[in-house]
Amino acid sequence: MVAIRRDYDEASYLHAFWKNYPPEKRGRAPVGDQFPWIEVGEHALGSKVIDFLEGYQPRDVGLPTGPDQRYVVSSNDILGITNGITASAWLFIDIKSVGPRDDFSHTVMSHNQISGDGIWNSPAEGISNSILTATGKRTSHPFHCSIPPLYVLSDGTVAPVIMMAIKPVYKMLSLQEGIGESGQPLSKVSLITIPNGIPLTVSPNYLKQHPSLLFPGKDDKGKDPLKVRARISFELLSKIADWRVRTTTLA
Amino acid sequence: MVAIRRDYDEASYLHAFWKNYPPEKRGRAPVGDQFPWIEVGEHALGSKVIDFLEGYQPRDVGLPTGPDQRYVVSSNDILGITNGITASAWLFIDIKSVGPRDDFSHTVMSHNQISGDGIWNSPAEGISNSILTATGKRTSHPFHCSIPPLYVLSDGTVAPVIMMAIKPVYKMLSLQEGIGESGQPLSKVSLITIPNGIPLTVSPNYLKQHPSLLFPGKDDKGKDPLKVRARISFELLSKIADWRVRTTTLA
DNA sequence: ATCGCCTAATAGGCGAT
DNA sequence: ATCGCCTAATAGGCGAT
Repeated sequence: MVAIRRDYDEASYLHAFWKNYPPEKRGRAPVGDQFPWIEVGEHALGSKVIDFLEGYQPRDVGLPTGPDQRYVVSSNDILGITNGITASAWLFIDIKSVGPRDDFSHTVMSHNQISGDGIWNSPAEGISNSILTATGKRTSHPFHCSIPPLYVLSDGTVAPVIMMAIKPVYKMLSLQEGIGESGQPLSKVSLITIPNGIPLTVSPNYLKQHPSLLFPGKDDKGKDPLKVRARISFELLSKIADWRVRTTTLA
Repeated sequence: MVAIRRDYDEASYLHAFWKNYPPEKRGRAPVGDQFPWIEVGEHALGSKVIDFLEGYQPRDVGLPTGPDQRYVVSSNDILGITNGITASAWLFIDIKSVGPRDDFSHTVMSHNQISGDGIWNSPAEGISNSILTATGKRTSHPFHCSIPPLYVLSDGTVAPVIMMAIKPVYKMLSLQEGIGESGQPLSKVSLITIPNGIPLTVSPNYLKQHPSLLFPGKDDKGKDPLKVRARISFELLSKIADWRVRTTTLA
């Protein structure tokens, strides 16, 4: 965590090196006091994921779609946890940065970032997933999650998908030279573990128990319904199991 | 290279797992026989970059803009190469995938992927770069490279920028079940080393020696001139030094 | 051969109601 | 409090000339 924070906060320190070419303000009505900080989180946190996978033989196997980070991991631990079914898993991890004005207890997931039930009627058809519903208080919409619950690799490795999100939240401070916090330093990080498609939608079917676990996302209404994102509720994830939402707030 | 190829080609093998949710055809007039393969290269090759940096203490320091992969590396080797000036460098690396119909001896670089001369008149102004020209045979355009030639980190580390591109080229074969190549397997990989902003534009000023080292990019004419990309010529890079373009063709 | 037309996918800030 | 309006940045396939 020390190294993460150091590398994250360095981006603000380096302001003089990018201030004349900053990422442009975007979205509906930017206030103008914020810098898009997506890459800072993806790099300072994202590239450290692999450090935690020592001993798990991480392999970044090719796939044309999916989240930021993905590693096939293998270990005897996994063989134990799965009661001998498989020694591997495919860790799917996305970094989801937000600032203080967008720090709600949810995050937005694309259809390529959630696994489903994985229906496979015939080899020729390939795998598809049942369509889910993002259930809101005022409205609802279909959610076409596109990731299978597990993959079988060419070498026979059976890799169930484990979907995680890492959510750094940054502060917005004034930029000042010299010592101490300034710019957009790291404030806290949440580690979110989202149920795999089978527990999510088949058994125990968490989505049935908690229909608004997925709720309407951030896309505009004109977006292709097949690609519409959904928000996932941290409160409901915690209710399913408290370890699914872990937050570290920095001193 | 064996591991890279294996992880790259696995994407085609896994076709049944993504065929119902493929990345959509895009661009001007897609023929329809190709799958966008960007992520395959970024993962199967990109995540292996760090494996080559063992012993160089790679640090993925935060920055709001820049290329795919970036690592501050440190080693006594570097201290030797730079005649004792610094023991560090900031490796900037982009993966630039193309298929057989777009396999030309150049690649397209954004303004956030080329370093410049780094003018710094006063601390308050920050660093900026002289505007370059992408010189074509029929036309030319300004290129506002945005990366400084070097960074000075908060701990005093002086890190000159080393800009590289890794260019995987895939084949387009029919998708067939079972053994052997199918889908979009890796065909060759080029490793491109682009001069840092100082040699590029100050001394020896390669761009002056070879004005069309940078030539017009792929953006439409309406694009903000500050953000317009440029192509970089592999022929001219080779002329500067043959080690700047290294290609491995797979058997 | 040159160069730029053209669009998918990602992302999250922040307003409208 | 809910939800969706809104836009930057990346990327490279492939046509037009």
